[in-house]
Amino acid sequence: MNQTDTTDTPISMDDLMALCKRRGFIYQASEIYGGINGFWDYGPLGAQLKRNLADAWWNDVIMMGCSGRTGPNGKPVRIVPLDTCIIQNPKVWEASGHVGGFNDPMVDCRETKSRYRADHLMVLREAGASEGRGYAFMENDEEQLARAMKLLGKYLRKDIAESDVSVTPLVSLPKEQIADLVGPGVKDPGTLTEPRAFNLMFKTYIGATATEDDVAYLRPETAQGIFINFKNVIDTMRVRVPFGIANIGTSFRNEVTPRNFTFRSREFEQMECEFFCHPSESREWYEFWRDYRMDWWESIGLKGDNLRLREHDEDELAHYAKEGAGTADVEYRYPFTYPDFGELEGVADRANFDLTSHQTASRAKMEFFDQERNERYVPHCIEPAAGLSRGVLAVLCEAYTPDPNRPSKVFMKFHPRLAPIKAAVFPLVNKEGMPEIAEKLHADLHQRFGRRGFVELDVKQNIGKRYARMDEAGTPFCFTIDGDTSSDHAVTVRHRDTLEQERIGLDAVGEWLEGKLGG
RNA sequence: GCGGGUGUAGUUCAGUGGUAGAACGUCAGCUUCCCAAGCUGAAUGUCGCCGGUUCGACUCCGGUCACCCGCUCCA
Repeated sequence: MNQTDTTDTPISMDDLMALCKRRGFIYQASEIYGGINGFWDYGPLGAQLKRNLADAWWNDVIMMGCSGRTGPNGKPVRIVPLDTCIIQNPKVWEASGHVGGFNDPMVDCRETKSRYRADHLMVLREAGASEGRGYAFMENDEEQLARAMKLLGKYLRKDIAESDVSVTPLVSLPKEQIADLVGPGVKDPGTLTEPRAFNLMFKTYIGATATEDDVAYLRPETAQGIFINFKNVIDTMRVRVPFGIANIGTSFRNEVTPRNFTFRSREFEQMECEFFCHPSESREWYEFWRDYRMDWWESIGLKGDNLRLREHDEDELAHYAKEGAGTADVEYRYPFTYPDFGELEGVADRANFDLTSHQTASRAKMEFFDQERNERYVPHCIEPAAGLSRGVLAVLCEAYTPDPNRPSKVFMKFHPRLAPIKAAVFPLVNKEGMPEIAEKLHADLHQRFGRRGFVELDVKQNIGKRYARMDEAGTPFCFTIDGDTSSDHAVTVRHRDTLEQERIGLDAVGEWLEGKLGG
């Protein structure tokens, strides 16, 4: 059992955020101007950490085809990369359903301060009544319905049965009737606002004139860029179904309430893949991706009780997920969701919803002619959509390990592959030839590993302080040159997680580190 | 968007109607042969921002921004 498994209280987000600031992982965006809600900047170590995570995904998923796994068809998995624009023709978002879906009208209650999705509110009235007093309740909420029945009976001064009432959607009522409604949990009418749209897509204007004709949207997901290029990729890359197209990119959502550090930001990065397959094979590919993605997150360090795979219930399937098809979330138990879990990645069987929508809207053929089957069809699609920003956050949360027995009181237990600082080189004392050996070793290691992360050289202050700094930065290994090095040509390796030390040859350090870093 | 809370050096926090401190960290020097030790010295804040009251505000009032908690939302 490792330390994570025995954790029964979450770490403090305040402490984690303080460390992120202190050590240069994440800063509040526009901090010197008072900040800006929902945006975060990555500092030097955070930027490298994020890049390492993105590289791990890019290399494993795309270049190595699911880490070299064999697909359910017994063959290697083929994935090609793509990089598409943040701004696309607005018709893309109409076809994808985002313009509609992102404009959900909401109703606020002035009394209870609650907010409801207008299309989820139902109105209970006396049968046959088309106006006057009504009682609003959330659909499928038995408790609210029972209360509404009781209040309506009281208002009408009679016992009522189900046959005495009618239920109509709130959105079907004329606006002026909203004032006659009694909201959930309220006694008197008039507390509900008219339905108002909250657009979650950032709007902008193309060209300098900025009229409504020039409206465009910042993408709320990278997936649509893949779907609209499906035909291009098919026509130019000699790919055959089954295959996947994947990309990493920034997306924007004008969240009502950005919260929980970087978890719900207005600007964030995604790592998405759309994997196309024959409709008859979608189930097995779904299961393949679901399991692979879970394993992948474990492989980069999110092990133990804080990570889980959760299949969705039927009633929470998204609009694009086909009946009975799979949708699963890889979830992480963030400190702010504890003891619950929050989304890290969604794996969904989207059937042919997206390609068909774009085919209908654009009239471009989204079909694939399958030589082997001698069949023409619109492929089904399995979508593993991961949050890069959320991945970084989960990695930070998982790495944060309090340890009262060490000087820093806390260390960041990054997987060596993700650690922004790969190694540090210290002369035990800053004299007697040690600094010179340290400089040489540092130069060698930097030459060899500098593309993967920082290699630090630190000669100042006592060795304890230097180790402590590296603990907070999450450096997995420190190499220390001491008085014996010049004669025995060996250095001491200090392991971050165990504090253990071992002696290895000066010339063997590069190979040794290569074997530890992974990736 | 609503309600509550918070906002002082990099971090964690004191503080008083008369223009600011501690600890730790950071930096420099000495010391130091393995875990923030010791000694000496240094830098750092228009006390979130704007406005008002006042002879004078970090301290009172208003607004605003940001963060935290709850509600809502998260396709």
